[in-house]
Formats: sequence, structure tokens, C-alpha cells
Amino acid sequence: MGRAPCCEKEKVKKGPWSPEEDEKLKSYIHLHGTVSNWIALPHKIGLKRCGKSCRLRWLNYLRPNIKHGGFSEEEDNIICSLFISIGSRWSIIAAQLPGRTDNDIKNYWNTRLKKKLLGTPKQYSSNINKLSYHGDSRGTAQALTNSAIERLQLQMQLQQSTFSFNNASTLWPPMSVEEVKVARTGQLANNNHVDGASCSVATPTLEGYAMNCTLMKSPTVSSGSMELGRLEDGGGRRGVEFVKEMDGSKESLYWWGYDFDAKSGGATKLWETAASVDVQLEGIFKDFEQLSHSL
DNA sequence: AATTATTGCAACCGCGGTGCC
DNA sequence: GGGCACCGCGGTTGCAATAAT
Repeated sequence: MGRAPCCEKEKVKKGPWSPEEDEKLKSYIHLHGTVSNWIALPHKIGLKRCGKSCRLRWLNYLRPNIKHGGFSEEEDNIICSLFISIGSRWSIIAAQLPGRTDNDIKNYWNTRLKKKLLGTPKQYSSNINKLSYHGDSRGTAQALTNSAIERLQLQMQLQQSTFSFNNASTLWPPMSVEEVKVARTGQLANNNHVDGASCSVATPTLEGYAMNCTLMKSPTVSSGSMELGRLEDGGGRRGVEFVKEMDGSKESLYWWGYDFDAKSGGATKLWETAASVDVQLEGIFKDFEQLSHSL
């Protein structure tokens, strides 16, 4: 037995709202302040609409101080940074942008911002196809969701775009060397799979490259987070980047090497790998050392 | 000018989470 | 503790407007 429908579908009106319907809904909410039961509301005010539809109409269009369109550069940066960090959690992203609704941001991302940052759908679907299979030495291939790949692709793309992390510095302030030490020590200490010995190895390794290392603080979010990091050679020509995703009890780690092409102004991915965090965070630093030696 | 393709956005749908009985 | 009803969210759809042919 399935769940009962929230309303009698054959009796409710669908499609665009008329000004009269909007007025009825607004009047009721202005009079009563809040709605305790959206399902009962349409019947109360004589609307032939589903309660969910009423709620959506109010939240997305009728409630005061809603902004539509005209997203600023700063808003673009915030949306982009948060998308990289938390993915398509539109309600959380909307909470950081006063006057914007999750629906509006979602539409804006899907129809414009994604294209602006990642190129045409043809371009980024091609890149997604290249990234969608991560084979590693243990044969534990892992298919990533398009959303996760889009986030990785975006993070890589940002390097060669006019939109850079630097533009979002308020959200992603680079850590000082001291902060890096603290963050890494804390991160490793919190990871049950990395013992004290590994800690003492990993931290000095990082410190050795501290001058060339950029770790970005992720914005505070209610659940899940992502840490982005980059280790570069002195000239910023080659390096290793990594993304650690933390979503509840699940943690994943991806990293890849890149070679910067001054001619095209873009970065060429040399290799990539994916592993659970417990495989060893130090792998990133070993790969970086190997890359450095190969120069 | 007519037709077709694309874009942008409002609205709907279905599912998971939560609270109440 | 289980079942039910509702809320809230993210994904998807439908359609009008606009652009391209």
C-alpha cells in the first residue's frame, strides 16, 4: 500500500497561479502570520490548489523581500564556492544569500552559472565522461556521481578561468602555515585509521612544502564538508591537488597531478586517483614528491 | 513570415525526515 | 515502537519566450 496522496489530484488546479489566487494566499498569511497546516490551507481560503503548491508559491514568490534574477558577481562566487563544498544542497546555499530561494538558485545554476563556469553542456559532459571512472591499483573502481564530478571539474576549471579562488577569498581564506599545521594535525588525529606514527610523518612532510602549499578552509555548513588542497612546485607549473569529501560517516579522497600549460593558460591533468581516506593521506605527499623529482 | 530549436523558469513530483498519536 | 500525516528538499517536467534557420 503506497502513501495516500497529499490532496485529491482530480480536484486541484495545476499550472501558473492567477493574481486572484496569489491575493487570497497573501491575505491569509498577512492576517494570520504563519501557516500551521499547509494541507488544510487551500480548503480554508477557497483555493483549488494542493497544499504543497500553496507553500511553494508563498516561499518562492509571494513572501516579502524575495529577489528574482540579477545575480551579482559576489553571489555567483558564493554559489560556486558552496557548490564545490557541499554540492546541490540548494536550501543551505540559499540560506547564505538573503532574498534568494533554493529554487531560484537551482534554476540559475542549472541554466546559466554552470555553463558560465564549466563551458557548454557538450564541453563539460565530455570532461565528466573522462572523469567518471576512477581505476586504482587495488581494482576498486569507483564511479562518482555526476554532481561530485561536476564539483571536481569545477574546482579544476576555476584555475584556468577568470573566476578564481582569490575572488572568493572571503569564503575560502588561505590558511597560514600555522593553521595548516593545526588543521593537518587535527585532521589526522581525528582519523581513527591513521595512527600517531603516521601523524608524525605526515606533518613534517607537509611542513617541508608549506611555502608552496595552499589549503582552503571550507565554509561552515550544517552537514558534510569538503577540503581542497594544492601542492605546487616553486613556479606553480606542476602540482598535485586533492579533495577530501566528508559527508556524515563517509569520507572520500581524490587527488590528481596537473601540468600547467602557459600557452593555453590551462592545466593538463597528468594522472588521478581515488581512495578512501583510510588508505593513507600521505599518498598525496608521496605523489607530489615523485612529481617534483620528475621535473 | 513560418517553422524549429533552445533557453529560462515556474511548478510539480516523489522521497526522506520528523513529529505526533 | 509503529504507523500515519505533514514538511521540506532536490530532481524533473512543461511551457512560454526567444533565437536561429
